[in-house]
Amino acid sequence: MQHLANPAEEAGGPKGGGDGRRSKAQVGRGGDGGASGAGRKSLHQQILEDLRSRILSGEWPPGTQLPFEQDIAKSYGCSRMTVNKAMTQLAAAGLIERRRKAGTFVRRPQSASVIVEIVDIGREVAALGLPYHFEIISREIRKASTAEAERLGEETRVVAIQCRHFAARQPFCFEDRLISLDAVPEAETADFEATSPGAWLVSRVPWSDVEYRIKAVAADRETAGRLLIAEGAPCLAIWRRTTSEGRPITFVRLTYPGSDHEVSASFSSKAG
Amino acid sequence: MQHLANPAEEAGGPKGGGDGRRSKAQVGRGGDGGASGAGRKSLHQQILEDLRSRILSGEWPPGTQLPFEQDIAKSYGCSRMTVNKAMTQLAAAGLIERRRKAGTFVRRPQSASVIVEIVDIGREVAALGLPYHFEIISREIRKASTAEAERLGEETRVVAIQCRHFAARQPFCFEDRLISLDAVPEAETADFEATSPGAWLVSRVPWSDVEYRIKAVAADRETAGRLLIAEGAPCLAIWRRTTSEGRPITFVRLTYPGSDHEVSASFSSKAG
DNA sequence: TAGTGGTCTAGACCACCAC
DNA sequence: TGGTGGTCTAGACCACTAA
Repeated sequence: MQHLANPAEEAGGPKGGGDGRRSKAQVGRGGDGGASGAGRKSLHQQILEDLRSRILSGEWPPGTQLPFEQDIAKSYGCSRMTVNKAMTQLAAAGLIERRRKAGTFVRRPQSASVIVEIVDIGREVAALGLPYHFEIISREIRKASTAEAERLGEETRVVAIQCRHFAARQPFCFEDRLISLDAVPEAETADFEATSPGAWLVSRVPWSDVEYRIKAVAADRETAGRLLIAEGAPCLAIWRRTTSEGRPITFVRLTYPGSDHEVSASFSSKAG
Repeated sequence: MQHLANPAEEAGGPKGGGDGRRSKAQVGRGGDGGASGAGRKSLHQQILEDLRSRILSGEWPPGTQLPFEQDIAKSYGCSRMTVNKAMTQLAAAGLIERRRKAGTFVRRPQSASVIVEIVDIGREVAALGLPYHFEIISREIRKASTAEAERLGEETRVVAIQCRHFAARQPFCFEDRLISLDAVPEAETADFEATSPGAWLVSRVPWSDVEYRIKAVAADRETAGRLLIAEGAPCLAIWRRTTSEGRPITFVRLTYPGSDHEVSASFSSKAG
């Protein structure tokens, strides 16, 4: 009946703690009870961050079973309600999935919104019912230039990749990407011929923050040639910068030809 | 000392309830305790939806003070913790603001993300440090055509407005908008010469869900004339559909000239 | 059927902040 | 300084579901 199939074990003990049992004297302290300034965090928030960090860092990859509420509560020396508050938030954020009786598991990366879904261009093309393939045009490993470092948000060695995505023999998208070797050292040797850089990254760094910049541009000579469109034709240019826990992961420029491509997104102020 | 400056009063009693006191016998029932099928909601979720509905509907406009946790708890016949759970979620979603001692207040509409901020083009232009003005090109009240009803998501009478936004005498954006008179009857007589339709709507319907579609298009002859650009020049076309509590409010097409305009957005899977 | 998460309570102490 | 929200507890019952 062993739970915690994968890691867990020393799930989430208090930062310095041994067995983690908090003395009753500390109970019911309210705020932070002493330490002023930096370390002001409620316990449920601390627990939330601990758990989230393990998920985001990849220490607990998708599918990992988390410890049970009771066990985490024990390891923090707090009540189950406090743990529940943290885990409920993680579930609401979509990081974990909770099933009665079964337990709590790290979820697979989900599209936070429609716009995020186009991370994987292959799936995007497949959704259109068209055959998909891609080709690597160039691949270099080098130190990021000043401009590149600015776009990426970090001075580091990078893998610079250019590739084209096709939908039924027609160029669908031109991709110009930088991957930080500081954050993802495995990218140096990854086989991007087999798996497109975007799809590879998604499987490597499942959780991340994303910033988009979207604009309409006229195709210059080079772009026109790459996408087999007329020079000056309108293109949708998407710049996307991805970070995980504040660390830059990748910066990519996607250029979609003509009026064919469309980005959709939805936002809401829902609180449910 | 009276709180509840505005409405509240009969804050949030149970749906059918009189004074709302729940008998002790119902306490600790867990799930839904009986009614199967449709009415399965936890109490804190019910409270959340009740409060949210009052905010979204405009019954409690921005600035309104909500009843205190204790009072709401009393009116629902539940404990303060249960109310706190609902209000904490509303606060996390940005609908309300909570201050110790002061109480809880409905917040002003905030940009859920950067992309939402361009709802008010005037502010967008002002952010660029340029003088802003706009002109109404046409305004009609009519029944939505089939195509329009589809875009809006509802068959209803609408106000159809076309206008241009300027940044320092230069056309900045062409706007083609439909407003549902079913959802916003006041739009029939509103003075859109004084306040642009977008800004007027934001003040009228502060909270809403938004869907975007963004694409690059070549300017047709008409658009080129409106924006004073060359025919065939690339434009960023943004279609935006706004709903509030599921009801269509407005549908707008914004066309921005050339490569000048840029949409930015950010997403994250954060759980904090 | 047993075990897990979902929910709720009736109190409690505390920090913060308006008054 | 008093009142409000923020947090936490030590239970409890229930629903759901995997075993």
